[in-house]
Amino acid sequence: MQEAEGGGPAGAVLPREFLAAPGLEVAPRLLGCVLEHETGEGLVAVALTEVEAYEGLADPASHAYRGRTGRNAVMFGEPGHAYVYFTYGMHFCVNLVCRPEGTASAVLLRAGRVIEGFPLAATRRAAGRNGGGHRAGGPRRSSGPGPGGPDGSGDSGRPAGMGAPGVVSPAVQRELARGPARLCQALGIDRGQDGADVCDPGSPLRIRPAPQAGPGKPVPDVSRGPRVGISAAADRPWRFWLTGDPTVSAYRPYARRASRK
DNA sequence: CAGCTGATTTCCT
DNA sequence: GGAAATCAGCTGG
Repeated sequence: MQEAEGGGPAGAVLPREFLAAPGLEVAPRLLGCVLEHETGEGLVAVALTEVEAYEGLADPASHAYRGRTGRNAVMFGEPGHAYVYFTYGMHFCVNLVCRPEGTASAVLLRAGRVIEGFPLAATRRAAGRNGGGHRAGGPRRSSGPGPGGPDGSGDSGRPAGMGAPGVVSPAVQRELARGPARLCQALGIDRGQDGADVCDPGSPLRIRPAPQAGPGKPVPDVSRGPRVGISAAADRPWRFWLTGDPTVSAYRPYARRASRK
């Protein structure tokens, strides 16, 4: 019963029951699903290729391990909402809240492949590098060639992959949402989307079923391994990705940073 | 090509 | 006061 749509309506979103399971079960099933964000600038859609499960109160690596705080409050609420957090003073990452409600189980969206809105996604990624705020001046090498040497060639100062409007090279397409902060940047996700209901078809931020999923369709090949960049519970293989997909981020084990003075 | 460091803010102890 | 679910650029091999 209910609405038995015959075809594949573009407006269909995942039912809330899809996320009404522990993050560990939901995570692999989210691979291939499409996260869309529609803003005044336009629409960008990303097919998920890499995710990680975080088991809230039962997981030392979760932001919710020590209980509810102002930042992680959304994770303790209803499944199907986005938990967006700000980290490292400049980056956003997005999770989808799962079940059981109150345990703060969630899935971190780590990477995806942009399937719609390439120019907008590329523009946002390029803007995040320079125009966002104060310029991040890297350490300069004192022995470099003098700065006053224009090459004189006609093709200087070209942003990578942006040779022509609306055209994005395959190499850049691969990098657009390869990593949790890059994915948020490409989609234009920030604090304003914290708590957004991704199971509401009318929400600007929503999650759609995998386009190729369905009865009789092949199940994607999924790999699993340890999560990236965490120090606690680093041995739990709770990261899932589409085997062989080029947009999956490189595995990077936790590396302690020298403390600053 | 691998490894390291700067940037910068929020949160927790 | 220090660590953090990161990224990009530079250095040295």
